Amino acid sequence: MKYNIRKIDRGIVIEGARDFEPKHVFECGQSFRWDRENDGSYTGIAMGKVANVKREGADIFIRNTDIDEFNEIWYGYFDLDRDYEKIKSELSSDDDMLKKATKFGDGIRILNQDEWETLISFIISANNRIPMIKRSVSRICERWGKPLSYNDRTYYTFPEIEKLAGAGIDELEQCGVGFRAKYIKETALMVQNGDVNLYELKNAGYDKARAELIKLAGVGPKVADCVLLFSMDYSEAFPVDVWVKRIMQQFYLAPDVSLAKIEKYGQSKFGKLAGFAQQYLFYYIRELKGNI
DNA sequence: CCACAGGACGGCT
DNA sequence: AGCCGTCCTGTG
Repeated sequence: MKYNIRKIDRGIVIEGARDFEPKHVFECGQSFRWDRENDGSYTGIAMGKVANVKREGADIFIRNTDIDEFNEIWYGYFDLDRDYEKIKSELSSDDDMLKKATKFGDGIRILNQDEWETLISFIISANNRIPMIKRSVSRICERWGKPLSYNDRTYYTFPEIEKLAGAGIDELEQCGVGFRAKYIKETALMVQNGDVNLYELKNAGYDKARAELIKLAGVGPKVADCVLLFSMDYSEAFPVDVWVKRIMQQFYLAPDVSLAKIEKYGQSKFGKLAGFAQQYLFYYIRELKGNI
């Protein structure tokens, strides 16, 4: 997709950016590292950088970057090459639930995040709630990440594989991850040892990549699908959590259908758009707390 | 004090 | 293969 990018003081503007609503991008449960500021902008740490993102009318302001860095990092991270108008219209034709969900979540984009950070973040997400996940990830970064400063505040990058592979279970527990501490340590060791070649899975194909991820400690079907969708560009992934389970059982299938069958159904119904469908549905039902 | 939220795992059938 | 109790850290 073609955009007009304008340089400003210590930042850039994407002029006339469509389908980019920061609130929906950062609060739809795909990333745990972006926080809302008083002015409605979001400051976050990703790909070893700090940035601040704000929408003003049809323009997206990204501060603490420049045009070269935008082209190198943020263009891909924010999935700016993808046509979300087309996705929404394909999903909405002949589907009333997705008509409502895509309208509600208008401006959601699926981020292209780092594989390692996404893997550990979603191991922490198992049987956990978003504020707790954010708190735990933040503590892990403060303890083992590298400091970066922006606007007189210190931010911390997500730690290297070796840092968590060398961490103590007790140190991880102090970050509030509970029973997941041993999974994080074990998975970090497995990735460090090359038992799973994490950074090769993007090109391995969905089935193979998913099977490899599930070998890791604390990674089951749902966590694997989140990693595949949010960091490896597998848009055919259809992660089924409790919210998606509810909406699929209630509106598409039957109340007693298993998680595995819901996933298969989502993938066959939506194909390469399954991940996008899942994200619109998840955000819609969760924001409405199930009152749909 | 108790009920509840939220996926992976391991033991059971 | 499918079911279910347990794991932890909170909030209401």
